Amino acid sequence: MLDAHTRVPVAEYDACPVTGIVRRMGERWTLLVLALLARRPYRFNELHRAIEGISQRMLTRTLRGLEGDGLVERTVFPTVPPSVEYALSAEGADLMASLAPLTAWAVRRGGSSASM
Amino acid sequence: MLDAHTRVPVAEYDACPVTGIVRRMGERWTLLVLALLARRPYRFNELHRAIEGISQRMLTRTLRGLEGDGLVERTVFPTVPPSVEYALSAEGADLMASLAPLTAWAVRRGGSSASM
DNA sequence: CAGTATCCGACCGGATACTG
DNA sequence: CAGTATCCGGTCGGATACTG
Repeated sequence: MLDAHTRVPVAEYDACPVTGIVRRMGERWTLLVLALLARRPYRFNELHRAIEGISQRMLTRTLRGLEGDGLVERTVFPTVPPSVEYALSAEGADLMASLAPLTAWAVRRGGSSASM
Repeated sequence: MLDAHTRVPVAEYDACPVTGIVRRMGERWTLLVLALLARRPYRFNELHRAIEGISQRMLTRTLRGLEGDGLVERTVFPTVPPSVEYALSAEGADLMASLAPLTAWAVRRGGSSASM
């Protein structure tokens, strides 16, 4: 913890797990993807249709990032054509739950929330 | 709120207050600055010294952004040389409080937190 | 002390085209 | 259907120099 006169080393700050998750959530589409997956699993193109304005590239990158963090699980069904399902992991669900006070704070001060 | 088959318009998502605050927090130094100011008010160069690796430019930009959001208050004492104090606003303090569950979640999964 | 001004590289994110 | 590959502009953020 920080005492009143700590000098914070950059490396330590960057390694902080809070910093990591907050910077991930700050990426362009992450929060919206998580908000959708919090309701039910989605297929890739289903997400693509649900999120107006996202490119295939960014949807892929966002999902891969979340998968790498263990927040989203990717399941491939080897059908023809292939079908891939994305769902929140248990950790992802916990994360979304722990976000509730923050969203409440934001809604309280900023008006109604369109997407969560 | 999102029903099971909503198509989310970009403009609405970008206008979402949750999105806004999360993207602000995701900026490079924001969280660390807030964590320091949560303990006590700081002068400009005091913050500069406390945060290893931040440039004057980025410290200024970060503080101006937080000030614009109403999360930090800037007080100028017209001494010679000038002295400027930065402190969390009431809203900023509330925000930090509402972040507690998220930091707890992050620490639980990611190990100890170095800066909060 | 508390900033601005300027320059610059890196990377974030969009557009488009292509594929197993 | 579920992606890659490629290109490209804009912004984020660092370095350095200067100032009331």
